[in-house]
Amino acid sequence: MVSEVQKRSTRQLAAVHEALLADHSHPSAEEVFLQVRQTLPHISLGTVYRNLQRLVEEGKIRVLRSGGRVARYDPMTAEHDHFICRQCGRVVDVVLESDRPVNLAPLLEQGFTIATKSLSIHGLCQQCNHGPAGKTQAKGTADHQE
Amino acid sequence: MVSEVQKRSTRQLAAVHEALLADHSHPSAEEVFLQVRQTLPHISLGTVYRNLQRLVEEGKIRVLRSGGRVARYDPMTAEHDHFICRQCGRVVDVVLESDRPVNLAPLLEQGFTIATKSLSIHGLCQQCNHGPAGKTQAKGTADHQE
DNA sequence: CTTTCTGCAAACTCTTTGCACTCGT
DNA sequence: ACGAGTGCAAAGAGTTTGCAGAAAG
Repeated sequence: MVSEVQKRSTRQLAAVHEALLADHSHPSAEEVFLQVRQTLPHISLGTVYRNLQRLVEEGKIRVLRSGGRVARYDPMTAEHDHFICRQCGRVVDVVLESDRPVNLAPLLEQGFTIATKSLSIHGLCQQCNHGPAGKTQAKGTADHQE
Repeated sequence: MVSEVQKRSTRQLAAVHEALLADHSHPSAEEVFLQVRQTLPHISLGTVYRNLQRLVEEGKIRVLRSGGRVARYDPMTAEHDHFICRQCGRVVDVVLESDRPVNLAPLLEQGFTIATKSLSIHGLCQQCNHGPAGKTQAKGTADHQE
């Protein structure tokens, strides 16, 4: 039997998790880092990445890559949808009609295993839409993929 | 008035576009590069990236980032869904319910503009599911659906 | 001819990793 | 004390970009 690796709780892990639970703006690793550094000034970006990865593995948070070049982290574990702005990269939680009758049977019959499903809506957010003159940028992380 | 930038047709652009139209396995830039190099041996990866970017801007292909770290390119412009394997990163086109009763009105009322929407199903594909012993990698081996 | 596009390589951005040290358990 | 976790910095992976020369219009 393969020996189980014991997982330890550290201040850093807790801080990363808490920072995410308190921020539903889908922050990037860098943004989480900047936030956590306010309580743990010596934490390193590498540790933030390691802990984000661990939380994802443990199913406590989710990763979003559809937004642009950077990975964004989502504290919600329940299935929900996202609106992703093409211009500023902002990701907004969206509540659409409750579960649609999506027919997953064909996939299952073909031998696929389904873990999660999520609908992504791409377009322009309110800010980027209303101000075509001035280019609105979400947070510091503005990754637009025109 | 801002002077319009004239776009030129080049052999490289055509080759990149054709390679994508002929390959529905959602290849990465590198995979497109390897394919195109068979007809244009001197094409560079940078040029492939530039042309993929241009085709995306022109709405002729789509970019997929949900899969993992690499961007994958999709020749289909019509809306369709994707199954993304958590283990090997393979992306498979999926035909789900033809018409989806998603209520987008609330978003529109809030000032969002919707460009496209797509449902992503995450899980394990047939290969990764059936062979837990040997680790299946989808990478260059594009033995896919259709 | 003029201006865009290409090839090449170097630069960039985001993420991962090796190592010595720290700190949970 | 043992060894997983950390900080730091350097390495990786993927993508972008500056520049001189090639080529489309």
